[in-house]
Amino acid sequence: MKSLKKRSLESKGWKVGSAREFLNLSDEEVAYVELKLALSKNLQEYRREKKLTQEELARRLKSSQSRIAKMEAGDPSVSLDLLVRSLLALGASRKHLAQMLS
Amino acid sequence: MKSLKKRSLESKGWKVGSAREFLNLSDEEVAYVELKLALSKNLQEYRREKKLTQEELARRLKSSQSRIAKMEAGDPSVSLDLLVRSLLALGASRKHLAQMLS
DNA sequence: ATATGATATGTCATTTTTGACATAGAGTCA
DNA sequence: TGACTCTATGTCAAAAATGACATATCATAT
Repeated sequence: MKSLKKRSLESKGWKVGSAREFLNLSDEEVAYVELKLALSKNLQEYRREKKLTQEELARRLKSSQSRIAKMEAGDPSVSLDLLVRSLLALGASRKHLAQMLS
Repeated sequence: MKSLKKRSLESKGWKVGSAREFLNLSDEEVAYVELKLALSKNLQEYRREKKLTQEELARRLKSSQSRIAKMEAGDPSVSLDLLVRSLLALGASRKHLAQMLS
């Protein structure tokens, strides 16, 4: 694992395999976190494209503005589930999601 | 929404927008569920390709055999997070995940 | 300057997801 | 037959994610 990337993730509050379990699963953990961050980024772009405020999107999802903000900020407390459901609520298709990944 | 598809999802124990909220958000909900089911399917194939038992995969993930079984069965109690982490643990790349979606 | 609208951040009780466990089915082999 | 391996299914306490709320920050317009 690249120390640099790890450092940058930790700075956002993520726990990236802390010191002792520094091998094996770490790569997958990092891939997972990066995947979520990629979706976060796309979520914000998507929402702005649609000219929606966080509050409006929250209402559609029956969620809350603060949760949307945390999602877009890449907060570790938000699940992939919510990210994906948000993107779908914004009209993203599975094809779109696929493009965000690759 | 196609009644047929809805019926088939409900039969697996999924709650697909029950009767009154039969419009609007339903499509996204269905897309979300189908997405999970697609990953479930791929998970089982992937695991078998790798010649791993559910228990072995569970150990890698620090999860349990029963959870893996539920994932592969498309049980509504499992999150996208766990599905994706499982696929990553099996060596799937983001590109692979993308292909599963599109 | 200050009011207004959007976004960020922290906290917390409630809900959902989790791993663990028990146990049941289903297949194979001696 | 029974022993063995793998998978399915149900339950539940513990852990994680959630929406709601308060409040802070940051523009930008008046």
